Amino acid sequence: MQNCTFGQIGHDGRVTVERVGAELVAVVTAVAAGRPVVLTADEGRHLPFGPLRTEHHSMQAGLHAWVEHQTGHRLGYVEQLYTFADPARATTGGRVVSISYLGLTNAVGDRPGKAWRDWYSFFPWEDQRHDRPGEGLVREAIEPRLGAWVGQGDGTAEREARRLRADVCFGLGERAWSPELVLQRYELLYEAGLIPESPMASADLVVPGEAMAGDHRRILSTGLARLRAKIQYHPVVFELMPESFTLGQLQATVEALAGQALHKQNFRRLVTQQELVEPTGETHGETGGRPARMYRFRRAVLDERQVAGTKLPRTR
Amino acid sequence: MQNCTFGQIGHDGRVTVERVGAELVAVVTAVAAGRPVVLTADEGRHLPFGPLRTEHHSMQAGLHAWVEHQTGHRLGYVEQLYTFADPARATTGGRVVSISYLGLTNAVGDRPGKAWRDWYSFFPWEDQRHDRPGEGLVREAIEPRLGAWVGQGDGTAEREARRLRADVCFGLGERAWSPELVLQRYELLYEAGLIPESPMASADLVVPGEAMAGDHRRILSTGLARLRAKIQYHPVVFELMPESFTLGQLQATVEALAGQALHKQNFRRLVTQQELVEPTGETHGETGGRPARMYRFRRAVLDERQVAGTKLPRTR
DNA sequence: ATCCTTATGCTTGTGTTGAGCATAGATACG
DNA sequence: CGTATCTATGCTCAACACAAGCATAAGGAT
Repeated sequence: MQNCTFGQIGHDGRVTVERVGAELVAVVTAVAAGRPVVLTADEGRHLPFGPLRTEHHSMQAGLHAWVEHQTGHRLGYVEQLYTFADPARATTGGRVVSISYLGLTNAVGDRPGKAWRDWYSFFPWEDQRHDRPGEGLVREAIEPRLGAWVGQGDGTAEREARRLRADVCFGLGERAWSPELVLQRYELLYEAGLIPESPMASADLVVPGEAMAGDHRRILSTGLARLRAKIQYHPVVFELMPESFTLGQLQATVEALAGQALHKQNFRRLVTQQELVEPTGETHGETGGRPARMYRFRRAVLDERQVAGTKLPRTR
Repeated sequence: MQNCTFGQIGHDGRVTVERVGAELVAVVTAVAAGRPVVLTADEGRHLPFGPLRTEHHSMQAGLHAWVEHQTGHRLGYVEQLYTFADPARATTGGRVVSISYLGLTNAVGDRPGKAWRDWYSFFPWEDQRHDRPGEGLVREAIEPRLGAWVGQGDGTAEREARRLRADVCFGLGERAWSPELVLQRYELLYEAGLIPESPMASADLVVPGEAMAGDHRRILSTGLARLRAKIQYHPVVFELMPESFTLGQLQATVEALAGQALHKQNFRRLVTQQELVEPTGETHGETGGRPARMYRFRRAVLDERQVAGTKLPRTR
C-alpha cells in the first residue's frame, strides 16, 4: 500500500481529508483617468470575496462570471495569486482556505455596495510619480519611523539586519526603489507596528493609508506586486486599455501601475520596436498639443511569443 | 449590510462557506550527479500528497515538517505553486482543493515507499542538453505527430493557429526553444492526444515518457516550469548545491534544470560578476584536469537585493 | 506672432551579452 | 620525459539594449 500522505491514512487505505471552508477573494483592478483603482466592498474595508460554490465549473470561471455580473464589464485577464490558510481561524475549528485572484478589466462600472478605490489610498507610499528624489512620503514619514524601529533592535547584528532590510525595501541610502516590492514593504511596516492592522501598532506612529479588514490589505499588496512584476515581461497592460489609445495614454497607465514616471521617448521606442501595437490611422487631439496617433494592441503577439512585455525604462 | 460575496449570504450576514476537502501536493526536487530528480510515491505513479491537518501551524510549515521527516533532509526552499479545484471530483459531492508546493533540497535520502525519479523520465523531451540542433526526440517523435494534429484542424484558420502554437511551444521553424514552457508543452501534447493521460490518446501515437495518476504529471510540469523561470532571476539554485562546490558543478546543476547546455565562460562571468559566490580557498581535483576552485554561496545576497538571479547565457 | 504644450524622431554614450581565443594546471600514455 | 588530452580560468571583441538628452513637428492660448 502506498504511504504518501502528510498525515495518517485510514484502515481502508483511503486518505482522510479534513474538510475546510473555501473562499475566493478577488483583486480586480482597472485604470481610470490615470488612477489605478481596485474593486472593494463594505466602504473599502473588504476586497470582494465569497464562498467557492459547487456550481462553479472552475474557480476561474466562477470569478469571471461573478465579476462580470457585478460590474457589467468583461474581465480581460484572470490569474491566481495565492492561497492562504488563515491560522487565526485554524484553531477555532472552522479553518478557512482563501484562494485569491487577480483580475484586470478596462472599464469601471458601478454597482451599489461596490466601489472602485484608488490603490494609493491604501498604499500612499507606493505612488512616487510626482515625488522628487529626496522628498515625498517615504522620506518624510516612513524613513524616520523605520529609523526608530532599526534602533530598537537587540544588539548590533539585529540592528544591522533591520537597517539593511529597510534600505532594500524602501530604496534608502544609495539603493534604488524597486516598484515590485509592494508586499515586502507592507510586511515590513506591519512588523514595525506602523500599520493599523498590526498588533504592535501604536496609533500615533501609524503611517498614512486606509486599513482593511483581516488580511485583505495584505492580499491587495500581493496583487499589486504581481501586477507590477508582470507588466515587465508580459503584455497585460493592454487588458486595462480601451480598444484604441494613444501612446501617451498607454504610458500614463503603466506609470499609474508602476507608481513611477517613465522616460517618454524610450517608452515609445520600446513599445513600437517590439511591435506590440499597430496604428489605427486615426488621431486624438484633445490634449492641447500636437495630436497623437491612435494605436490598438496587436493581439497576435500573445500567440506569437510567450514572452513579450512592457519593460520599464527608468525614471522621468 | 455588505453585499460582497460570490454567492449568497445567510440571514445573520455571515457568509455560508461550502466545506471542501483540502490536500497538499509536493513537488520536491534535488539534483544528484547532474540528474534532476523529484520525490515520488507509489512506484512513481504519484507525487507525495496528503491532507491539510489542523495541527499544521501553516501550510508551509506542514510541508517542511513532513518532507524533513520523510527524507531526513532539510528543505532549503518552499514556494507555493498553484491551487487546483479538481472539476472531476466537484460533481460527485466531495470536492477537493489541491494546494501544490515546490520544495528544494540538496541531498537525497531514501525512505521506503518513496523514490527519487529523474525529471526527464516523465518529460524526456525537456532534456536537450545532449541534442544537436535538428536532432533529438522533438524532431524525431514529436514534430511529425504534431504535424498530423495540425493537419486535422477544421479550416485554414484553425490549422494556422495550431501550427503557430506547435512552433512556439517546441521551437519549431525558426523559433527558439524556451525552456520555461514546460507546462504549455505538456498541455499541447495532452490536447493532441499524445500523452497516455489524455482522453484522446491512441496508444500507438503516444510520446515517450512515464505517466502519473490523475493530474500529477501536470502539477509536476508546473513545478519544473516555475523552477526554470525562477533560476533566471532569483538565486534558488544554491538550495540544490552542497555547502561548497566548483563552478563546473554549479553549471552542471543549472544545465540539469534548464535542460540546455550553457556557454561555460559566460556562465562563470555571470556568477562571479554578480558576487553570488566567494572562494573557500580549497580546490577540487577529481576530474582529471586542472583542479577547480571551490566556492560557497554568499547567503548575504538574499538580504542585500531582492532581485538577483542566475541568468542563462545562451547555448553551448 | 510668440509661447506653451504634447507628440515624435534621432543621436550618443554606456553597459550587457554572445562567442571565441588563449593560457594554466592537472592526468594518461607512449 | 614528452606529448596528447582534459578541465579550469582569464581576456577580448563585436553586437545589441538601454538611459539620457537634443531636436523638430503640430496643435492651442494669449
